[in-house]
Amino acid sequence: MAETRPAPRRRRKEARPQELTAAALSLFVEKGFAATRLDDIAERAGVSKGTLYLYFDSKDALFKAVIQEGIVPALHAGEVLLDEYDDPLALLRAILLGWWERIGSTELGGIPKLMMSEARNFPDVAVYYQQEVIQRGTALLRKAVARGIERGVFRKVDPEAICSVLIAPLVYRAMWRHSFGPCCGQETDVAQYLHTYFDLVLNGLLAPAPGGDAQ
Amino acid sequence: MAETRPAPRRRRKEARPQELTAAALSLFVEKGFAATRLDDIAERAGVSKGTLYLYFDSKDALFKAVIQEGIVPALHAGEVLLDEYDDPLALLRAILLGWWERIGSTELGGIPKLMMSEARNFPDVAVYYQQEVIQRGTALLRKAVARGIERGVFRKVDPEAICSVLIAPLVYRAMWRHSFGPCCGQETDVAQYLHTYFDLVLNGLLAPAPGGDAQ
DNA sequence: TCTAAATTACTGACCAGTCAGTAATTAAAT
DNA sequence: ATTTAATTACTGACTGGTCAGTAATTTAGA
Repeated sequence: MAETRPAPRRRRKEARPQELTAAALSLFVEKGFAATRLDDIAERAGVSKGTLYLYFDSKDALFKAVIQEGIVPALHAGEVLLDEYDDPLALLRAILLGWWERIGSTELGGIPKLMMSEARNFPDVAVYYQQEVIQRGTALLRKAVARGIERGVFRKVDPEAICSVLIAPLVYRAMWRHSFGPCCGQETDVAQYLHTYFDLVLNGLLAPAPGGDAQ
Repeated sequence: MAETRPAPRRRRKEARPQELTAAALSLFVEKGFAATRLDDIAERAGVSKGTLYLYFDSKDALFKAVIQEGIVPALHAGEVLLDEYDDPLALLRAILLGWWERIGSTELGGIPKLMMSEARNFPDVAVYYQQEVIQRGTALLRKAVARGIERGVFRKVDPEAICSVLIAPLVYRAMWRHSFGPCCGQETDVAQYLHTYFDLVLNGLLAPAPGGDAQ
């Protein structure tokens, strides 16, 4: 009988917090906050439950850490695009596609699902998230849209409302991946979905003609 | 000291199941399945916890009942629209607006949020929901889109993918109402949102010109 | 060594589910 | 009608298991 190795029991003060929040994120997204046990998080991270309490005061504190360190860093990447692109159409495309590639298609894509599920159980985190993530992301999108309208490239639409409408299909798809996706077989092809999405919204947004009104 | 009335203790065998699932739905949507106590559901419905077990075998069974009786009836309403409308544009509008008015804007609008949150904890319910609600709803939308493409009213787009893209902004908004909505102050005006939404997607979907290509 | 990191064993609150009993309703008997 | 018996809807105290959080102990590294 080969006995199971007792435990390596490494000490790695620096890397731990990341490993713990990563493990917590994936389990919170999968099962929800209340249904996730700290023992499971610890096991996935390769430590014992007690170790969790060396780095986080409580399960709630762990939740907050997951949300905070998850998304905020990814926003910088979007904001620099405003200066990188001049053409409003290319800019908008880059922002939306960037969101998908950096967040939606990664593990981070579970955060919107998690945050939506738990917003009313953690009102303070929800407010934080709404201000630091949603409003900031919306502001970014709004600038891109406004620039397009100013230059006559986009039709005149309500900039505030359009932002939600634009991001919704991407968030929706990301949430799907973390809910029905694993249960209900075949997801449609991502590339096809993105293509159809951009085709619809950009076509719906573009002013009818480049110069004045003729084709 | 006027003593508190002990309890009316009404007996209403017929109405109970509805009252219980209604109470359960609103609490499940608010707190999530795991974080909702049966005592709270019972209290909101004006009965004791024991009564719950006269009508449902378990907390899980109650969840399933909430989902099943919640949405399925509302689908019929959509399916009859296929025959009521001939014009594809009006049909599509009626379907999407109908979804908002019958589901999205009502208490039922919490079900997508609930189902997304709990899909991976209830794979069998998720499969049921996916087949009986999502696929059925998608099929309905697809027919409307296909009719529009056939008649040259809509541009040629992938019918499968477009359905998700079309419904996403409505579902997203409904989920918002039940998550961030109560926490984070001002929601933008619904009418304005719907107007902008229809403006974008219908404009994005319409073929460039009625007859051939000229404006 | 000796300190810090991690584990293990433990506690107590909480909650799904149970069940003996009570109140309301109906039916039967006078 | 009015009491009595039988039935049915409902209650709430109780139990057993679970799990967040803690305290005692062990192990790794300087």
